[in-house]
Amino acid sequence: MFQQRAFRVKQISDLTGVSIRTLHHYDEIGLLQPGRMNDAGYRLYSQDDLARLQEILFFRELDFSLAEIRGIIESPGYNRVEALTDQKQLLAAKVTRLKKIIKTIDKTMDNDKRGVDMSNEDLFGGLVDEETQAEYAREAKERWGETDAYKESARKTAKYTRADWERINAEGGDIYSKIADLVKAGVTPEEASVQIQIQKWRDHITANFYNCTIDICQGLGEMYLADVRFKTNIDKVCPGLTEFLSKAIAFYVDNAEA
Amino acid sequence: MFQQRAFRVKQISDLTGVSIRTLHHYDEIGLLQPGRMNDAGYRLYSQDDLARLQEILFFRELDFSLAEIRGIIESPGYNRVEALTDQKQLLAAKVTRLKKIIKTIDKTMDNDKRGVDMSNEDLFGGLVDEETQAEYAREAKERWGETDAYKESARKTAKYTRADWERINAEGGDIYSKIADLVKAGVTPEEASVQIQIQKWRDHITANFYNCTIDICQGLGEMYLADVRFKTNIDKVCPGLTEFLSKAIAFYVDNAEA
DNA sequence: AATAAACCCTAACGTAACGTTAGAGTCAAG
DNA sequence: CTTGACTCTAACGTTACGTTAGGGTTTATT
Repeated sequence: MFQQRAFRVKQISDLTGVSIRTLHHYDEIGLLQPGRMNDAGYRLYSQDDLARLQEILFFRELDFSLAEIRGIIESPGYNRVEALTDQKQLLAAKVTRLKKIIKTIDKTMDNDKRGVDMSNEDLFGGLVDEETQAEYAREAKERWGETDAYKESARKTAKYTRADWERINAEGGDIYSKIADLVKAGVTPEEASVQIQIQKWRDHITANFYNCTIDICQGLGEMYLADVRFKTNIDKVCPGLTEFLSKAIAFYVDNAEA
Repeated sequence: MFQQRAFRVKQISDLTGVSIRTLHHYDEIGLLQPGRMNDAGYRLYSQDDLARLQEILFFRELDFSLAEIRGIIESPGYNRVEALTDQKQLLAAKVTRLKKIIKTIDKTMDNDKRGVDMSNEDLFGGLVDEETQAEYAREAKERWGETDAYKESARKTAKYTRADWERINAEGGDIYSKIADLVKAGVTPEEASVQIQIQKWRDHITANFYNCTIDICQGLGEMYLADVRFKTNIDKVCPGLTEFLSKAIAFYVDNAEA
C-alpha cells in the first residue's frame, strides 16, 4: 500500500505563510478541514487540502469573506478552472485600480509642489469604489465573450467621468430602493407596480451601458442570482431583493415575449 | 470675511467612498477629527481634513493599521511628500506581488489541464510574505539611490529561491532573538555579548545581500529606528529591540572606526 | 532510557475596524 | 407645519483572527 503524503500545521504554515491559528480557525468554521487526524489528534493535511488552501487564499486576496469563499467553493456548480479565470480577471482589475492610485499620488505631489489645488474628486482617484462597476463589466466580458452588447458598453463607459458614475449609481440605486420598498410592502414580483420598475431598470441600462435586449434581460436576471458579487451587492439594499428581482425580471421577459 | 468651505458627513462619504460610520469611528479614535462642529453638533470637515483623509486612505490601502497611520502622520518628523513617495513605492511593490499571483494562477491552470503537479512552493507564489524583503530592498533603493551596495544586493537576491529566503529569514530572526534575550537579561548595548551579535548581524548581511561596510552599518542603524516598517517588524521580536539594536550598532561603528 | 526542545492540541478571552440597530434631534422644501 | 433627507450618540454585533493558558506528543540528544 502507498501512503499519501501528509502535512502538519507547521509545515503548511511555513509553506503558505498562513498562521497556525488561521488553520485552526478554518478548520473550526469548516472552510478547510484536514483530510484526517492522527491518534494524537494532530491535523494531517493532504495534497488536495493544500490545493484547496491555495484557492482560498486567492479569494482572500480579493477580499472575499470566509463565508463567501466557503459558499463559492462548496456550491454544486463550482468549477475550479472557471474560478481561477475569474480570480485572474479580478486581480487584474485590482492592479489597474492600484495603478490609478499611484497616478493620483503623482498628481497630488505635483500639485502640492506647484501650490495648485486639485479637484476634490481627483484627490480620491482609485480609492472610491466606482471601479467595481468596471470590474463587473469585465466579469460580463468573460461570461459573454466579445458580444456586441459588451463592445457597446465598453465604448460608452470609457468616456464616463466620476460625476457620470455617481449619477448612474444613484439612478440605479434609486430603482432598487423603490423595488425594495415594494418587497417590504408585500407585493408579488408579478404586480404592475413592480413591473414598471423593471421597465425603468431596463431603460436605465440601455441609456447608460448598452441596448438591453430581452435576451440580455433574461441573462442578467439569472446572473444577478448566480453571481455572489452581484447578489451581495443587491442584497445590501434589502435582504432577499436579488431573488425578488430575478423573479420579477423572469416574469417581465415572459410577458414581453408573449 | 471669507468662510472656508465645509463638508458634512454625507458629502465626504459620497466623495471618498468611506462610510459615515467610518468617519464617526475615525473621529472617535482621533484619527480624523473634523475642524469644527456646528451648533447642532454636526461634523464639519474642512479642505485640509479632506486632504488628511486622502493620506489616511493611501495608508489603509497598504494595510497599515489605524493606530500605525495615526502614529505616522502625527509624528513630529512627518513629511507629506516623503510619505507619498514611500506609498507610491509600496503600491508598486503590491502591484508586483499581484502580478506574481496572476502568474501563479496561470501556471496552476496550465498544469491542471495537463495533469501535472506543481511543486508545493510554486503553488503559493506571491501569497507568502517573502516579498516584504524585496519591498524593503526597494525602499532601500529609494533612500540610497542606485548605490553599488544596492546593485550588488539586487544581483544576489534576484537568484534566491523561496528556500533561500526561508533560511535567510531564519538566520536573521535567530540573531534578533539572541539580542532580544540579552535585552531581557538586562545587559547594555555596549557589552561584548551584544557586540558579538552585531558582528554576526553584519556578516549575515554581507553574506546574503551586499558588502555591509561600516558606513552602511551606520546607515542601517539609523534607518531601523527612523522607519516605522523596520521598527515595527523588529519590535515584534521584543518591544524596544529597535532602540537597543540601534544603540548597539552605533557603538559598534564607533569602535570599528577608532 | 531519560530529558529537553520542538511541536501539537483545545478552550477561551482579546482585538481591530467597523456594521447595525435604536432612539432622538435638525433642516430645507413643499 | 409636516415630511423626507439628514444628523447625532450610544451600544451591542461581527469578522478574522491574535494571544495567552494549560497540557499532551514526537523527536533529537544526552
